[in-house]
Amino acid sequence: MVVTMQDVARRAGVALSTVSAALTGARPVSVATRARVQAAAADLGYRPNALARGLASRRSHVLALTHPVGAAGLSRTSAEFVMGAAGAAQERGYQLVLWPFAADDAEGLVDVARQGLADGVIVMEVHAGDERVRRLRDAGVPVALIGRTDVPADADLPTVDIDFAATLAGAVDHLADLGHRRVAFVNHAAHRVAEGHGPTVRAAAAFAAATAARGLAGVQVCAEESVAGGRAALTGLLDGPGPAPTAVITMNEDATFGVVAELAARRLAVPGALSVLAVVSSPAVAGQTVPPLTTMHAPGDRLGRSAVDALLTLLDTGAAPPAELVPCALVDSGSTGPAPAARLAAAGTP
Amino acid sequence: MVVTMQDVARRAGVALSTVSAALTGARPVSVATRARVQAAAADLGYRPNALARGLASRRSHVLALTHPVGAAGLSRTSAEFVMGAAGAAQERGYQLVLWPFAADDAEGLVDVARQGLADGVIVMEVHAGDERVRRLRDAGVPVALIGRTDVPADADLPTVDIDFAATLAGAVDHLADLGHRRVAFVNHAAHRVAEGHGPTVRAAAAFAAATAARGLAGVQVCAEESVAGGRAALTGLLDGPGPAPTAVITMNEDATFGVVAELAARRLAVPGALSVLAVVSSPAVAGQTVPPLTTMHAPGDRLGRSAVDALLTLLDTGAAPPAELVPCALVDSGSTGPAPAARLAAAGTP
DNA sequence: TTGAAAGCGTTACCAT
DNA sequence: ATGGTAACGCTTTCAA
Repeated sequence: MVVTMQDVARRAGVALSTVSAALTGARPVSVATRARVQAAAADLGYRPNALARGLASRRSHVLALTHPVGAAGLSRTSAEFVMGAAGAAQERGYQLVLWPFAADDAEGLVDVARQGLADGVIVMEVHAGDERVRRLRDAGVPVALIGRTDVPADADLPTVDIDFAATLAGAVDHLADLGHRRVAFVNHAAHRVAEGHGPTVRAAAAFAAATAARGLAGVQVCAEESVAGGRAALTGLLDGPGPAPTAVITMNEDATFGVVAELAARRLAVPGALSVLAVVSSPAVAGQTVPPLTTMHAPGDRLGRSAVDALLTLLDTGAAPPAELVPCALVDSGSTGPAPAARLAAAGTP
Repeated sequence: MVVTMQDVARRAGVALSTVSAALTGARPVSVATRARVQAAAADLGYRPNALARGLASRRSHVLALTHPVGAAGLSRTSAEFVMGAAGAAQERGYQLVLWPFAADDAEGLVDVARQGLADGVIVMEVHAGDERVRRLRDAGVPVALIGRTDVPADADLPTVDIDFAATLAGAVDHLADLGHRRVAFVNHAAHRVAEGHGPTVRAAAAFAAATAARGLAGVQVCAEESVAGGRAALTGLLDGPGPAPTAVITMNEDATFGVVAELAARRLAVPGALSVLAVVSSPAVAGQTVPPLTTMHAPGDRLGRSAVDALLTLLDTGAAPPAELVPCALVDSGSTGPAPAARLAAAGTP
């Protein structure tokens, strides 16, 4: 039924082991022999069996990717990451399997990992005390992280992540350069901070640092991950006690749509009355609003690829490459503009 | 290093083959023996090796999913499909590998498929003369389809698809029941029809049939897959020669945002002036607009799961189950409403 | 009911 | 440079 290496060997008139050598280059083979083997393989339409190869070589050439499943489904940004990883794996001669597990199902994850189908695991959306990472590491499973834990021992695992410091600094700089002095930041929900959700925590610190560095008045609010959450957040910012901001940075994608909705409801012009900048987002998503939003595009594809490369480096050399932090890139779609100097003063007066 | 079945056998004091039988139930094993084996396995933390099992049993318990890669990335709807398939596979004791290939790279696809890592392949976004399907079938690879080809021989492959007829009929009924008499349909780009893109072609026919059945004036337009394409399409509908529609059904997700944008630009109320219904979409996406759009939610999760089940049925029984067609479900978010009788007459007068 | 042994299709090592 | 053969860790006959 299937063509095996033995079949190729017979047709080429050589030993089985020679076919293996000729095809993989594992040991020197004469030019003539190699040609005969390749011709025989081509004639027969031979394809090496991945399972047998993996079993014999202890290298399945399969990488796993685990993404916490939730009601929310896969966001566009996460999807870019997954596809980036799948593409990179493909190009490196690997295949990528998807392991959908709940974030707290470290048990199930380790169970599958120990079946040995995958040579290593890429863990997405890593958080502070992530048990998945701890258990996988304890089980001796090669792991690469998207994000970081707060465990010192995890520091030498291969890691890639968004450079939140540079991203928020870039966002603040962009707005400061446009003359904005009061900038707000709509972060993820408050409970995320308590959970040690990396992006939330690091972005918060980065925003504070960036506004301080530029001498701006920066105010942060947490918003539920929903349109309603975003509307509430903006309402608080505009009608609250302090002076209203002239620009708002959003990182919470669902809330971003709420911010836009609230602005539309109030008939506030963007960027005339308020500049809006969506960070850690995707132009494909931010282009859906009216007006389209200026974005700092999350490097999903790039990080997915880097995670694969980092994991393969660990597998090949036994050592993890240095952590790779990539900032989001600014994509100007026109929702940010000069600060409205006049309105600024007016808004400052209750 | 790793615990093998032999280790378990030694500890339980039985033969290797007995361990296999006790664990898999492949043959009757005495209760006492099974208990000893299970205890030994638990003590040692034994996990069967997926590669070895697959090689010996000719069943890898791996399913592949191929999604055409393109510049657009993975849409939310497609992502739901992928996650549904991954979840179902997981629950059935299978793993899902991602095979990102360009739609015209049937060659590469077959190459990977013939490596035997996967027991079968699920092909997404199947189109009329899909070469991927033909080549995989010719190579003897078990295949399940999302969508359909126009090849009679493919008719007995396991198939799941959106029920476009029922979906469009449901959409038209919903609007007709609200009193609308002139309904427009914004379909995918014109070149999709030429390519034999299933959803485009079937939805077009279904819309025509549904409007005819209800005695409505139905007009169809093709729109480029972009915000600009959607704006242009709506402009054509409102400013064109014929009477303007009072409701529009959109299936082209990118264009949908353009339709919404154009409505906003014209300050036309939704659904006061025009009802909008986004079919084959997702509430997660349609909830991002202002106002949120009433949707007919594509059954991505359900179809992903069904595709896995259909493929497993083929693998287990040798025969494909009957094709499964699932309509999109209406999720009313308020963007459809009664037809504006007054404006209707006015709009009819150039 | 259980044990022994022959594969599954490769890689890797040891001779030659 | 090449051939033979023992793993790899399991499933599956075939005997007992």
